[in-house]
Parts: sequence; C-alpha cells; structure tokens
Amino acid sequence: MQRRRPTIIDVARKAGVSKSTAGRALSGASNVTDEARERVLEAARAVGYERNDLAVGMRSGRTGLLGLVIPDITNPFWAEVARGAQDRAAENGASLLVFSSDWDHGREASHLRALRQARVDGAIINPVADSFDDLDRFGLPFVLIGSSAERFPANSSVGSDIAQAVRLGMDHLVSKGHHAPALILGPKSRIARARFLRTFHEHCVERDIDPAALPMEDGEYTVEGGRTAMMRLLQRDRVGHLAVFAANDLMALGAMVAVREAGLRCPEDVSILGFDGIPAGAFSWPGLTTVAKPGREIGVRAVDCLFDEIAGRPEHGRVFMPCRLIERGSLADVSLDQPRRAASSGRG
Amino acid sequence: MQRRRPTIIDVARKAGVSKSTAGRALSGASNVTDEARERVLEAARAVGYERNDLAVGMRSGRTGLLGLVIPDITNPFWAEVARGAQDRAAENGASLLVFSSDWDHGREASHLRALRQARVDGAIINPVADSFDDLDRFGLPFVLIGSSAERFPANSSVGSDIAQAVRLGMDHLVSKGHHAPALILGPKSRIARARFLRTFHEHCVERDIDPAALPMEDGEYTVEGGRTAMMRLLQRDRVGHLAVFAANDLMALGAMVAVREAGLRCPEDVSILGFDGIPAGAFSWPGLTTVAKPGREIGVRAVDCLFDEIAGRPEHGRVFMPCRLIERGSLADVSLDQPRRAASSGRG
DNA sequence: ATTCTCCGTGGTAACGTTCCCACGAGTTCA
DNA sequence: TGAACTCGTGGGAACGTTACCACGGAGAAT
Repeated sequence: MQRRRPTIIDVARKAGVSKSTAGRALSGASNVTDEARERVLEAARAVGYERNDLAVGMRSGRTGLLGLVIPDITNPFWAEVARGAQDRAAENGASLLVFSSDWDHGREASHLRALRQARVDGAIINPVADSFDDLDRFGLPFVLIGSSAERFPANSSVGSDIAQAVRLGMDHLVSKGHHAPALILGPKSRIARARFLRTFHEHCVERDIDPAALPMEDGEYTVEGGRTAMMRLLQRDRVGHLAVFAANDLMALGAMVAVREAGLRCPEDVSILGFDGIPAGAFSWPGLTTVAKPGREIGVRAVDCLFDEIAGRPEHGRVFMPCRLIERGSLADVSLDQPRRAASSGRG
Repeated sequence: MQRRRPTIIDVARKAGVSKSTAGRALSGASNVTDEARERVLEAARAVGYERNDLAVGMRSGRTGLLGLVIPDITNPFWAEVARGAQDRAAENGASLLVFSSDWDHGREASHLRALRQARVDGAIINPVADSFDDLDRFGLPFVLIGSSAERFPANSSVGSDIAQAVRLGMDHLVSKGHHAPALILGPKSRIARARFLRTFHEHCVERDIDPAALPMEDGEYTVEGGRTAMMRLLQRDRVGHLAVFAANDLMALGAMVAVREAGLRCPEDVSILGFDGIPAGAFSWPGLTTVAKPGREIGVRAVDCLFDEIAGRPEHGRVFMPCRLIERGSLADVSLDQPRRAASSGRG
C-alpha cells in the first residue's frame, strides 16, 4: 500500500535540474540561483519530499540524533532535565534518544553501545560508571550531568550550583530566625553529600556558627530514610523550635511524616527546608519550602555544551546552574520570638 | 584523532571471508558454516566492530527506532508510560525517540515530521489532533495511547480500562460504607469525562443508587480545579460524612486542601478517593487512596502492539489495561457507624 | 555414470544523500 | 585579445549495509 517515498531525484526531475543542484537548494547552500532554488523548493512541495536523515547521516556523518542517558525518566528531576534537553535539541533540529540506566553499570554500557550503533552525534550522560575507562571508550562527544559528574573533572559537565544552593538555604533559615539548623544528609558514600557538607560548614563559619555543635543525621535519599533520620533527631535533647535542612526533598517529606507521628506540628514546632524542588513538595501539608535545582535549565545547557563539543569547541569545564528558593509553608518565622538563638517554643 | 570505525569489510578481511559471509554471520543468518561464523565473530571482537544502524536502515528499511509522542514527559503518568515503552523497546533491540507535544497541534505535527525524516519504524502517539487526517498523513505504522485515542476507533490503541477502574473505586467506596459518594469531574470537553460518568452511572444502577441524586462538580484537571470544586461541594447541604470520588489525583489533592481550609479533616470528616496514581499522592497527608492507572504497562503493551503493526499484523482494536487500587489514608471506614446511608458525623 | 538438488559462498547492485571534481559561461585583469 | 578567476551546474563516487543472483562442490536420485 505504502507508496515509495519521494527522493531528491524525484524533486530534481520535477524541477528540471540535476540532483546536485536540488541537494544544494534543499540544504540551503548559497551557490544556487534564486530561480533554481525557487523551482526546486516548489517541486519538493509538490511531490511531498521529506529528507531522509539516514542517508544524510550515512554520507555526512551527522545524524541529528542526540543521546540522553539518565538514571530514571520516572524521577521528576530527571524528567525535567529530559524535557529541557528535548526542547533545546528540537530548536536545533535534533532529536533525543532517551535511556534509563537505573544506576546499573551493565545497562549503562548497553545503552552507550546502542547510541554508538545509532551513530548519534553525541550524548548527555549521568554516569554511574566510576572509572573513566568506560566513558573514554565511548568514542563520541559527550557532556556529563548531575553531581556524580564531579568525578570526571577533565570532561565538560553541567550541574547545579550546590554552593550557591546551600547559601540560599542558609540565608533563608537565618532570615527566619533559625541560627542553628539541624541537618539531614544522604548516605556517606554519595559524592553530593561531601560537597553539601563542605559548603554548609563554610557558610556556618561565615556566620559565626559552630558547625560541630549542630545536630546531624543521615539516611537513604528516600521518604523512609528521612523519616527515621528525623525520629533520631527528635529523640535528642533540644530546647524550643527545631529547624531542619534536609539534603533532599523526599527526605524532607519523610521528616514531615515523622514530625506528625511524634505528635508535633510543622511548621509550628518544627521547620523543614528541603532540597531538589520535586513537584510533590507542592502537595504536602504544609507545602514544602525548598531549594529547587534547575532541572530544565541543566538539560538546556547540557545540549548547548554538547553542540560545542561536537563542533570541536570543548569547554572542558564544569558549568554550575543556579538554584532558587521556593517558599511554601514548612518554615516558621521565629525571628521575632527572640533576637538570636531562638529558645522559646513555637507559637500556638 | 578519532580513528575510522571498523566496518564489516574490515571484519571480513580479518576473518578471510567475503563481506557477504561476514554479514550473514553477524546478522545471525542460518546458511553459514559454524567454522566461518566463529571466525567472523572472533574477527569482529578483535577489531571492535559495531554495526552501523544507519546503513542497515538505509538498505533494509528497518531502523530499530521508535517514536513516542506524549503531551509532557514531566507529567509523572507519561513518564511512567515512557519508561515502560523504553524498557520494552530495549528488550527488542529498539531505541526510543521521545517528544513532548504540550497538547499543541503545531508541535505535534513537527514532531511527526521529525519522526518520518528519521525513518522510525513506527510511533506511539497520544494524539492532540482531533481530525483523522493529520494521523492518516503520518504514513507510518502507529499505535495510539491515552483516553483521547478513543476518537479513532479504527486504529489500534492502548489505554486504561476506565470501566474497570470505576468499578474498583465504587466497590472500595461501598465496602467502606460510602453508598452515596459525590463526584468531582474534569471539564465537560474532555472525552475521558463522558466515559467516566457513563460507567459510574452503570455501577450506580447496579447498586440501586440513584446517580441523579448524587452531588457533582467539575473543574480543570488541576489542584486548583479540585480545590474550588470541593469548596462548592462543601457549601451544599449535607448530613454526616462526605465521600468524594475525584476523576484525577491532582483534583483529589486540591480537594484535600479545600477540606483543610474549611476547618474539616480528611478522612475523619471527608473521605477522598483519587484516580491516576501519581507519586505525589503518597506524600500528602493523609496519603491519597486512589485508583492507579497502569502507566508502565500501557507503555509496554503499546510497544508490543506497535511491533504487530510494523509486522503487518494490525489488531485494529483498543486494548484496555486494568487499573489497581492503592489504599492509603484518605478514606474512612464508616460501614460500622450505621448499616446503610451513613448519617452520623465523623468519628472524633 | 549422469542429472538434479541443496547449500555455502562471493560478487554486485542498491538504498538516498553529500562531497568532490570538472565543465562552461561570464567577468576581470594583464 | 587571451589568461585567470568566479560562479552555477552536472556527473560520479562514496558512506556501510543487505538483497539478489550466480557459481561450484557435495550428495542424492535416476
């Protein structure tokens, strides 16, 4: 049934020119007379010509295909990244092949192979591999994204600016009167944790706060991890209002659950600040105040960097995208309760 | 720097056979001696050969590329669908080109064109187009997904089984003693609304409930839409515990907000049942009891159907995937309060 | 012994495009 | 006036693979 699709030769014949001229006219080359170009374009419209990207890729080596390898498209943060990358790619006439690696080495390797076989022009990768060899073998231009990219300083990568994010969170906490926030961190093995903690310490020192005196708990980057960490936090001795800076929104939401289970209220008794900006934070009660990572912008910027890499203009550096604060209801303002070192209990 | 990638000719030369034999061995054809196959495979491994999918597509007409056009990858339901499709495609050695249409005709058209130019083998589409022409012009095998696919009964499509979903929800409501639930529906223009309402009526009749007597409100499929619908519902006269079946999780979460704002409690005063199964429902307080659509399974099944279409075995029918109930905390059990027609107020 | 069939193999064409080179006409410069 | 140069054009090769056909040897059937 499906009729043979018109080729550039059909267009050339119809326009009464050679296929070379037709090709030049269609690809927008300059050395064609306006009259010839007009005729070719008209003929192309008439026969319903659509360029065969396969043939173009075969001959020119450029496929207009980009790869995106992320842990899980189901994770809202990565979905945002994918969306940004997709839109930017589309603006440049490129299409995105999306793969989920599930933090699995084997999957990642097989996805990278699929990308090579598809002859993509380049790829954006959140690497699960910890050795550089696997990436080196990739053999195509690539840009790394996410915090794990920090393990590969020699490659260009795009991530969120954790230092600025922590500053943003601390500024907000302090402006609301929380001068000694507790911390809920991710597992010790994760690279993001170290960076978070380091910049946190720097900001404490800047503000004359002794970081060693602040309560700190850790757990998995999940709701349950946050819940149990918060339970341990609540068992410690403390006076008055408790403020918590969680390193991840899911943990923050888990912490909120723990607060409720302990018969306390958020934000009246406990203030919670999250980190990530997942949509679910908008639907909790109270809404989660959080420092949001710019997922979409990271995707957009990664594509820009990738095009640079493909064009042979490697930046070979890490790009940091600024985070922003989303204020919802999980933080109480205790700055009026007492000038410094809030000690009284939460407001009714 | 980047060395020329080895071709099948390099492999053939190394193995001491013709490229025809090498091609047969590599593509797993049967008419090759074991000895020759062995030599070819060994040679391929030695030179690091990786098949060029472009050339294969060019010659054989099969690219191993599938298209997925959904409204928005950022929407958790569609992300689930994408993930399912991606995994199933990978199992069959295919890769997925993902596009977001934002319910925009122009975007959809341009994405479909990109898919044609990339010579994908077929596509999975959630159509925003309401006329068949746009899809007919697509010219490649495709499978429709989502409720809007019902407008095209002549094409094969995969969606969730709304009739079964409504039954599931009603059974659950009734089992908890809610014999006269109110309804929060989507906009009148949406096709899913009609189907939802129709099956709801059928189940009411089966259970001797007069559907006309039940309160009903509608609004946009958003948190705000659900909130205002719930406000209107709460302004109506009523006695005792109120149960609400929302046609969408976001609306259900919005309804929950409205309940809290009215000084009432969920589930003590108002029970809420959602529909979709978005992750955010797990983080609300109380957790949202909901009928979950099988997003992932829809993606998986759509790929299966698409392969059938590509192979020329068109099913030309709609596949309905069963939904499942996720019980969290937003539904009170009032079946013990009073045998039928619960009238007393919520438990303290 | 001869013919027929089967099977593994190799050579060649084809997929649709872009790249490269050569050609002729017009223009500029010596 | 002839040489050198520019510019639009056309022809052919090339990208890497699979489809197709022809060939030769081994074994079966006559």
